[in-house]
Amino acid sequence: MRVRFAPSPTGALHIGGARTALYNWLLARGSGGRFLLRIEDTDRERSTPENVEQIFDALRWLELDWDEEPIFQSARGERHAEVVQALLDQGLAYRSTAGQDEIKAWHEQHGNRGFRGEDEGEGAVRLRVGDEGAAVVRDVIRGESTFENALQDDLVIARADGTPLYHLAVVVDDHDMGITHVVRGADHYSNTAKQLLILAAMGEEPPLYAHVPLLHGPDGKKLSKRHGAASVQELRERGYLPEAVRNYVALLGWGNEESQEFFTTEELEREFSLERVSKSPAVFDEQKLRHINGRYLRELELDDLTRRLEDLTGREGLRGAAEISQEKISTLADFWPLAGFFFDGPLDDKAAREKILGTPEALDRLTKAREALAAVDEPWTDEALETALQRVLEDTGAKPRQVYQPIRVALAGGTVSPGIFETLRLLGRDEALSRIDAVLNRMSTAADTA
RNA sequence: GCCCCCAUGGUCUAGCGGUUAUGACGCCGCCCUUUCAAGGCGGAGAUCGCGGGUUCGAGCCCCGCUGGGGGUACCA
Repeated sequence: MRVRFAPSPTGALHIGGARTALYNWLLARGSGGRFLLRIEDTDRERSTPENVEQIFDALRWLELDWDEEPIFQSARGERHAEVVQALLDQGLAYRSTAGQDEIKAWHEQHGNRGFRGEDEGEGAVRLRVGDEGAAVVRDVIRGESTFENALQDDLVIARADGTPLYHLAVVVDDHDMGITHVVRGADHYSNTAKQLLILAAMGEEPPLYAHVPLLHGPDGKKLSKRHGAASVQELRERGYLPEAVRNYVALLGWGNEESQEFFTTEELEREFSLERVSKSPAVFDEQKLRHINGRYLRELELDDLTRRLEDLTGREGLRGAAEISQEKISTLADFWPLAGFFFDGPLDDKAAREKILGTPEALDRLTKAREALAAVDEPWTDEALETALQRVLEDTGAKPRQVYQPIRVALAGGTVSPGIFETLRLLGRDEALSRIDAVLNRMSTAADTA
């Protein structure tokens, strides 16, 4: 089995594209076949080295490795020209200057019958489509459908300047690469009939097709940039893990009988089958991705998590904070808002200060807590801290949150943080006490002036 | 306009002629609890898009309709 992923070089790897890439990759791995990559660049404008590199990069991030060097169409102009010339020579194609206006005029006269042009010896190259017969698309996912030739316009396969159009190019490239299974987005479904026509003219047999349904946004429309994270690059920036993205994306439009939701790559390779891919479009649900991501994130080894957090934030020395934040975050991006105060100082959350520290009672408890903490002899451990604060609770008769929240706001600046004992410990005695003192000062002068 | 496809709770999904219609996300409640999460338990939420058939029996089969999507370029 030989499969390929052939994105157009737009720079961003769309989530839908990532899914078809994954399906192709799983197919190849599961069958011991080959996964090939090809950039479909019949549109020269978009095919910049930067765009191409970005796609490769996204694929690498997902750990979808491919065989061989990718083939660039632009380097293969002769091959396409050769096929076009052969078709011309055999009278299966002709040159015509007819454009959209002529086609429109034709349909006004001939109704639905496909456009049939004259050989003018110049202009774009059109394939002759007979009025007899039909192209039957056989699709592993969606079954069989028939497209009447009579309704099909003679299709353009090369521009007047001789450069190939997409339909010609894919067909030739797939054939030359020996592709056996073409797995791609359903937006190519209707066009498959055209490609079948080209293949037939070339006298070649079609590969097996599988068109995977498109991904939609919450509004039911095709998923695009305006739906938020629509590309794997964006997902990466938002702190999602590649393995979680893979798991989620595999599940979008595919499920097994057990309704299993977490898969290792090995399980996916073994169990994935095109036959079970859903026929209907799925809606990308970032909340579910978050959930899956959280599960993967919590299972990460601490060193691994730390490395990934450091890569994303560009900071170092995150291990301690990572350790106490791991169970509270769902994405890597959740880390900094939760634990950034360790490194950048307390947040300036006025509302939190007023709500938690706005009363004399709260300041009093914080003062007592400060004293208890100052009395903690080394070692400054979670246990020692808990014991000390436990005593404050007993002495004041206050509820835990009435004592812990003021401390939290003093240390973090806001109302959320990792566990309070862990936070105190990680900050260290001096830093913790000085942050508490700073808040105490600030609040009392505020009270004096008020 | 024409061609093709699709249709199970808000979302993803199981189902393959006989089920109290599966599981998950999300939502709500309770438990746990030092905040927020995580975790545990429970709950609400689907006349299986609608209407006709076929059948003793239809989410599953057939027809029509509606809705949605895709295609219809000298775009990919």
